[in-house]
Amino acid sequence: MPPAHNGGDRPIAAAAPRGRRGDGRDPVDYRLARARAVPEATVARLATYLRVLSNLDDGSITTVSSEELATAAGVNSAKLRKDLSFLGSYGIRGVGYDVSTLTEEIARTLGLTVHRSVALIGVGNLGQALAGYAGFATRGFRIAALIDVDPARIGTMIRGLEVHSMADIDRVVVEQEVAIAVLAIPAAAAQEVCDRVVSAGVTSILNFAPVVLNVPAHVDLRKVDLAAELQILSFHETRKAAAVLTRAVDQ
Amino acid sequence: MPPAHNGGDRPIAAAAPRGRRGDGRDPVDYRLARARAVPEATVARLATYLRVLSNLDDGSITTVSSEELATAAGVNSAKLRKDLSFLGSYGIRGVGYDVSTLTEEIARTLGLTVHRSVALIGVGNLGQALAGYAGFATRGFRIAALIDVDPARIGTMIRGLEVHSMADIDRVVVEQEVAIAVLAIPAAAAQEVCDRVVSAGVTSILNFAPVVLNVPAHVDLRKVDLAAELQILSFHETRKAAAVLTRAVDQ
DNA sequence: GCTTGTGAACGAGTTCACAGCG
DNA sequence: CGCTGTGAACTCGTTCACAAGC
Repeated sequence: MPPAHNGGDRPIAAAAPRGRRGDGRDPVDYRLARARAVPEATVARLATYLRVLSNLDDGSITTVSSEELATAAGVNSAKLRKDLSFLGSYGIRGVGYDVSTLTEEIARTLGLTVHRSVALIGVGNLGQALAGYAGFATRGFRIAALIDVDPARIGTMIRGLEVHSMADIDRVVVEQEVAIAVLAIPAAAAQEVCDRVVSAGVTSILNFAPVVLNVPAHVDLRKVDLAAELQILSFHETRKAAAVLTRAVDQ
Repeated sequence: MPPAHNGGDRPIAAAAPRGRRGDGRDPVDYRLARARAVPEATVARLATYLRVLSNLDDGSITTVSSEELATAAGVNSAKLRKDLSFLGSYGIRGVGYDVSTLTEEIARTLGLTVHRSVALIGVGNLGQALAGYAGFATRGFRIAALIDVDPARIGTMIRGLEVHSMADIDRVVVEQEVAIAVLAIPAAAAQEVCDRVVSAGVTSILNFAPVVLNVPAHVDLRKVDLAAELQILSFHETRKAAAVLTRAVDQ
């Protein structure tokens, strides 16, 4: 991996298990420390498990087996059990998992028990759609600020939030305690805006611009490349079409 | 993996290398068959390489080394070379890769040399943003049809396209030769719509609804879960905060 | 020389299958 | 007896390091 770049598949080193300390104070949340290092692949699935659990929670079901939860999440049960085992031992043998306990533990692991404010940079088509996306609020995130560079947009209100100038980013990050920024801006502007956002103190970025961003090592970066998703599907379409031709020729 | 479900991490079995055939005809594109099975992880990166190459192509550069291309794509050069080696041997030792040849080979591998029409299902906030996303067109895809279930939207024009009813899906898929559908609809409706789209003949789906979809084995499914992306970043935020606390306590 | 292409070593992630326990 | 939790086997993906070849 090149220096100063975190790709989507960055190596992890999760909440380090602490050794014994001599003093009696306990300023660190031990429930975090107790968890073993959680593999990156597991973290990604925890979000799905949490969503499935919250659907279950509405009903009268108080307990789920790994088999039930795995089926609902679209994975196999061994994988689900291994995933959950990284959080600790919250299942009951012969019974299953308590829905509310498990929900709580996953939410804690994902850091959703604390306040998470998000700054949305870029309020074009995609940005406005993201600003109105209800799924963020229901799953633990508050869009705390909208920012754009277009003078025509600055000062306008979108979904109850005023659009600020990029010059306000430092103040916004501090005042709203923003740790996560979502970039919904053109590719050409993305690296510059990214640098600015990082210097304002943001330490996690979700990038929708189709460009490779370089960030310092302490900043986590994830990307959503919409066209790439279609291209991957296109690859498999080609493969399926070739398989049909191959079969036709073989017989 | 549960039956009849393809997750995002589906096992691959790419364009099967063909054995010798006795007849002289050659109805199958051998350039597809020539490529070895391409790992899923490689396919995902090919889209990035293609994008980076197309930026390079504008200039006067006709050749790139694996080191240059890898840096621009945010991967290391060994990985890039191994990725490209799955397509065949298109590099020149001591020199590098010819930009236009490589662009062509990657595009062919991803199936972008043929016409790819996409149906967009759901023209709410996100759907409209996707309908207007220029990146689809510039990277090989044409949004050929818009569909929604809301009677208020059906018949309206969005970006030059009329919004059709779900009842038109069968006709649209055939007439426009749609193989890929993008679902930008509420979670509650997603499985039903998905089933309908599959029965109309769509064989690849990109799902934006935060729900696990079940599809037949011949259908490829990818998902974009926006809230999950933020939750993954939130996990790492928690880890970083814990690391700071841990260090503070240790010293 | 310099850069590709790749076997081999390594590491991450998944699945198996069963011990451990309620 | 049923279901969790997990070592062990296995598969997939990455990195190393160097032979091959322009």
